[in-house]
Amino acid sequence: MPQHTAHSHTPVPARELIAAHGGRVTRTRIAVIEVLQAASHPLSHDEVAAALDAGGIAHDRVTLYRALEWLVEQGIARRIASGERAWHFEIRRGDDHRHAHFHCDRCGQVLCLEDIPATASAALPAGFELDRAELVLHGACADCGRNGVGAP
Amino acid sequence: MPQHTAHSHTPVPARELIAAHGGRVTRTRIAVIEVLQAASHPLSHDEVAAALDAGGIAHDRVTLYRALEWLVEQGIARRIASGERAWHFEIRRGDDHRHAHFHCDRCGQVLCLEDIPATASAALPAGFELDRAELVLHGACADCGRNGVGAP
DNA sequence: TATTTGATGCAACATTGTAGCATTAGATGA
DNA sequence: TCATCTAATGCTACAATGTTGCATCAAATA
Repeated sequence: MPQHTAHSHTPVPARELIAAHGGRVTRTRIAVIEVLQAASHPLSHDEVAAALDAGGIAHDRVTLYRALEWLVEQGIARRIASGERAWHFEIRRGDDHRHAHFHCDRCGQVLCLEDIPATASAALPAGFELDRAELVLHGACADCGRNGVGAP
Repeated sequence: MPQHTAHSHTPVPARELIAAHGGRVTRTRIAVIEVLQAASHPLSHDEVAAALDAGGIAHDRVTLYRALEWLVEQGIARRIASGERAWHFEIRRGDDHRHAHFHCDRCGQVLCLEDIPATASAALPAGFELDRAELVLHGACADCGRNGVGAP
């Protein structure tokens, strides 16, 4: 299995995830979680919105931002700075660990690189406190590649 | 010397750098390069603008964006996604290599971690082309630290 | 010094995300 | 089931960061 596809194990039901964190189980939250769980890669706000539209789930732009923010606060999802301006969001799974991401500079997609850990190879200077490391590789994805869309 | 301070060797004169890349030697470009060369850490557009103001150098917001963009295109500067919304810019030096950066989640500053290379620890899946790796560590800088400003 | 064209400066616009606040609807207990 | 409480929602506005178009200016060159 290619390392950038979705995990195959059964996801935790959205309603349970939400309730376990003491949040109200609402239409938008359920749908957002399900969209992220079904996604094979981290999605931008816009991509989530499109998925909700496709699923016929009405939603407000601001509410969606707030739902995503809440998921991140609760540790249910994680926010990734792709290098473009918009955040991308991925659901955290049981066997989760911090991994690198790949940003395709041609099509803009963000993919997970489960096999590549996001860690620093050396210690920080004295006085610094490390919270987390974010590693983003840039280039062209397999779909865009040399022969692909938008190649120069 | 702490690893996040500016390099001490004499910088290439701005006019030469610009001319060497076939660009026109203009007030804004010279000033921007000098500001970046003098900076001890990557600066945001806003920080560059403030430095120009402080130096009494008139400048337009858009022109500054374009000057920075040109420097990056020419390989004179490098653009860093700090994890916040605004880009940060650092000048490339002779002995330059891709290093990690540190983003202080309290004060928002971006610092260079010259000793920590930005590289992937494993190969990409087949078909992927790597252009560059960006490694950003997040946490609290020495100034903010446990005892510092805004500590919880 | 005149000419050419890259760079600038301005206005308008685009994208992405936030704040305030009245209203709605989950959760809870009677 | 119904009433109640308040977390979420859904508006409208606004903020931050960047981009586009285009007329004008000035750096390089002859």
